[in-house]
Amino acid sequence: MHTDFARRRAGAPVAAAPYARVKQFLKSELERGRWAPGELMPSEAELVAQFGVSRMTVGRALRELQGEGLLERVQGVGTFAAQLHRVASTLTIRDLHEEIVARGHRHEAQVRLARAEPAGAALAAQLGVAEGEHVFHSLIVHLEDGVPLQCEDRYVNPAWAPDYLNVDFTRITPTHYLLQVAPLWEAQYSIEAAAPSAAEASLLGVPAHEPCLVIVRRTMSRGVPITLARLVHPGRRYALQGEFKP
Amino acid sequence: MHTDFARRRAGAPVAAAPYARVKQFLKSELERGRWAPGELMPSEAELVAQFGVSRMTVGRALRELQGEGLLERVQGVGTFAAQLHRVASTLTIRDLHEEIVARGHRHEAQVRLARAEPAGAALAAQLGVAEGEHVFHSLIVHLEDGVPLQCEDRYVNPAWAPDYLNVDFTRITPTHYLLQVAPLWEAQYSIEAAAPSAAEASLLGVPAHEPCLVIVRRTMSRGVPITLARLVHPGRRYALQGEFKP
DNA sequence: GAACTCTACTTGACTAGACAAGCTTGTGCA
DNA sequence: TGCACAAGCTTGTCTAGTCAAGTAGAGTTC
Repeated sequence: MHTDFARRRAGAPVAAAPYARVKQFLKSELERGRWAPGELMPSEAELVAQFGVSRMTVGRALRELQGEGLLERVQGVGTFAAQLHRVASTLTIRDLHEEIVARGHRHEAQVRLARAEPAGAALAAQLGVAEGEHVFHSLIVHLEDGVPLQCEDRYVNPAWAPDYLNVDFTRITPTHYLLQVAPLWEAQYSIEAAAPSAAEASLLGVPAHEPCLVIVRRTMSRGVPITLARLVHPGRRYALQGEFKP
Repeated sequence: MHTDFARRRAGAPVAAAPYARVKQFLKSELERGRWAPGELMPSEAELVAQFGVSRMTVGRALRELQGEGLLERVQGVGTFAAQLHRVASTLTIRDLHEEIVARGHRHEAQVRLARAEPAGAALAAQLGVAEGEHVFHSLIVHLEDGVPLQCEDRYVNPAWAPDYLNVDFTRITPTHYLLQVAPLWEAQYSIEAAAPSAAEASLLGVPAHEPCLVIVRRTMSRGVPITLARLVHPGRRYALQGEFKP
């Protein structure tokens, strides 16, 4: 009754939950530089007294801030302001189709290759199959409003996606299909700048010396390799963007 | 008394905390595909009954999994397996000096420029200063074991780092110094492949058409722009690597 | 002085119960 | 038929207390 009124009085902003208030307080004080990196911060007991909330509530605020990398906690010792040297952001890898559609553009895929091939030694090792065993290989050029945006060269472990070659990749992207077959549970990626191969340059319709953003991604599910992809984007047409927000 | 024995019997692994057990159970069942993306998962009450723990404990497990993006919760409705289309990884931007030293190599910095300059219109807008006002400009080439690895072209808002030009950048990287002055609280970045400018190519000692990985980063603290940096890396010598781990 | 123990303080984790708030559904009334 | 309302589910959050486990420092013993 009372809280209702206090929280939702007309025009007044909804009061934040107590744990959020504690969290916000610590966040803004950290921002103000009240505690230097590595310095001891208030203990849970002190915050309990200061805010008049229970220890669980303070604990939740601290735990979440720890998860965000803003502070470090040591059992038996205390809570310390974090060294902010390695702040991390989330790099989201989205399905290219979604990305293009989200921009309000038209996505089109040209399937240049979709077949089974015997795997060489290096590829076999990466995909966890025996050398010479057949794996699926697809080569697809993705276009945004008719302009080539990505050349997707992909090898797939047939044990995990036996129907891979029957999928119509002009309608469903391999990424989307593979996520349906096996949830994406682990991936390693490498992002670098490189010149495209002659074939890639031709497929993308760019000069041979055009700098390209190359993403090599190996995806595994339950520890088993699913697919190995090389995604080549013309540097002029594609950029990875994002932001940090601690 | 009892838990001690059960948990730390010689050789036996330490039993996980109850919230961690619930979390692990849900994680592995999600992995097995027990719930398709978007499908309704067990309610808190069901998990409470199944594991014989309190609702707070189950709630913590679910909340953390939600934070990891593995499931979605809707008040009044239930818990759902997440659409895994946009799995995210953490892209850590580390201090280049740390990165090089961690590889066991030698870091060296050549300061090519460090001065105050009047800001043009575009730059002034990005740094939040008036057009024509002086801003600090540094141009540093970073070498790993004597080989140029990064060309760092940086503009700094003098209001936030008045001593910037007095820092010895052969000893402390600008990133490191600026983190000391103002904790990194927000940053926007763009990663793309491009050819270096003629000056950059010469500084890096690479051919003019060498593909380079270019990171443009704008850092802000408390909503105020601190610095704008353009980091150019020869594609052959530098790659961003990372991994996803839901 | 060195080694030990005891105490006080810290974080880590959990429980049982409570109230709030949001959604769905079914019931009964007009 | 259409609508209002209440019941019954869900998640969101909080409290007050408990026990466990790790650390640091003071004091004690040898």
